[in-house]
Amino acid sequence: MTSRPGPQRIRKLPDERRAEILRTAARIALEEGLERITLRRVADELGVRPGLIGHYFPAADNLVSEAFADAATRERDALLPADEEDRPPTERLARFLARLDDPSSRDLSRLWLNARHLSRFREGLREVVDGQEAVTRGALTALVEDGVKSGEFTTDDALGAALHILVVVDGIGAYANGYTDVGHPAVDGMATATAERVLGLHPGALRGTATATATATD
Amino acid sequence: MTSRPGPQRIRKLPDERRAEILRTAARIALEEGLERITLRRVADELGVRPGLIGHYFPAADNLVSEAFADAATRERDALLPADEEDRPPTERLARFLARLDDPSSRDLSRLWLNARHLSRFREGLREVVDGQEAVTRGALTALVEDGVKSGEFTTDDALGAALHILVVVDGIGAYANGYTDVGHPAVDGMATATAERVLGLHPGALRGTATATATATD
DNA sequence: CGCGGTATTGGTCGCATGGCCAATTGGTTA
DNA sequence: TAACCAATTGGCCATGCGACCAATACCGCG
Repeated sequence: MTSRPGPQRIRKLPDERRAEILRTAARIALEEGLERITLRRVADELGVRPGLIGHYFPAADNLVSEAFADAATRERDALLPADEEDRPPTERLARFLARLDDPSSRDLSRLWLNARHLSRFREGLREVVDGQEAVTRGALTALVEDGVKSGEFTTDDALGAALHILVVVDGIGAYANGYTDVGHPAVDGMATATAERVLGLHPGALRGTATATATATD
Repeated sequence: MTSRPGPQRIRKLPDERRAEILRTAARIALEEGLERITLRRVADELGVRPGLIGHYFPAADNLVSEAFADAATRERDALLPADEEDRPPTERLARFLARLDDPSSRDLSRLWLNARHLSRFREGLREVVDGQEAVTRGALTALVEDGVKSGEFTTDDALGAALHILVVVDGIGAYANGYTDVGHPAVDGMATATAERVLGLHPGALRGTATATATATD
């Protein structure tokens, strides 16, 4: 029981501590919402005093903004992994849409809904949200362009096609806090169907590929 | 100056006072957000004491929920006026989409974004949001069915078509708090283009009609 | 090993919120 | 005109928030 009292305070390198705080805040944002990121809450999770969080983030708003950026970046990387970049665009896009359809991505939809609303009141967050939107848009546009180059996709407006897909994805995500699914089959596969249409693919081209390849590679 | 002191307190009929409170809260919600609805804030606007608001709404959450319902209902009635019900469905739908495109409907998009996010934390609000969604969905579905009956629209799934349009509308609305428009022409007319497509109309069918008829009738 | 810098603590302050309650007063009714 | 009762007031409380700051103690460096 009385092994060694040990230090009452655990002193960490600033960079390490800051990253730790950010990671914790990002997790809270994803699981419970950006409003739940408070100095006291983050401090409790890390077993430190609230003042310490304030020391690393003198303006609490910045903690919220950076936490969102962190969470959004990680989640996007999971949706469009860099280690898939040698795969055919059709497969990458199919996986992207399949992962979005997965119930586990509900948290991500909630987070975006959260951030987009909260950015109404917090200027700093609004800039971050806009930036993250731009990155996602750019990544999807690049994916579309790859597909056009390889002849898999057909469109003369890669950005327009990407925007179209994203509007549908965000539109479906708007219901992420609702009770259940809308229940109508039209909504379930709408993002995939939209992608197939605006990219000149035959219906189902992004559906079979997704599941089949995913199962095969795992 | 010393006309008549008059009563210090203005005593109103409960129904009247309650409606007045609700109307004020709804306006605040639309202009500044649901979070700005506080007992003190509403009381200030009406020139009464905060306790009075608490008297009519013992649980402040209910004030927020009912204010949203009020605002959403009024706005929907403005988008799909009852006094247009004798007009051809194509025209009604064209006007609906045109009004949504109008910058003044940005507040409405913001409100829905607001409510959908906030409903994550407030059970009561979530039910109201779901209900309002159902009403809108029903109204648009009925409009689509009218068009199918009259032969103007072509679809074998009126609800599916309505849902499709609403997903796009909500998707575009997700950016209502962003800095400016996305700037890409694809996004601007996306809702109208989607409606034309899922209802078997020729491109532009909902565009020309909207402006032309609107100008002609005014 | 001891020293110094700074990461960390512990506490306080001001502000805003919702909820609650006894006292008051306005308008209606007898 | 007088009495009644409910609409309205005024004030208080507990809670949770961010910001701030002097004191402390950990840990790396000399």
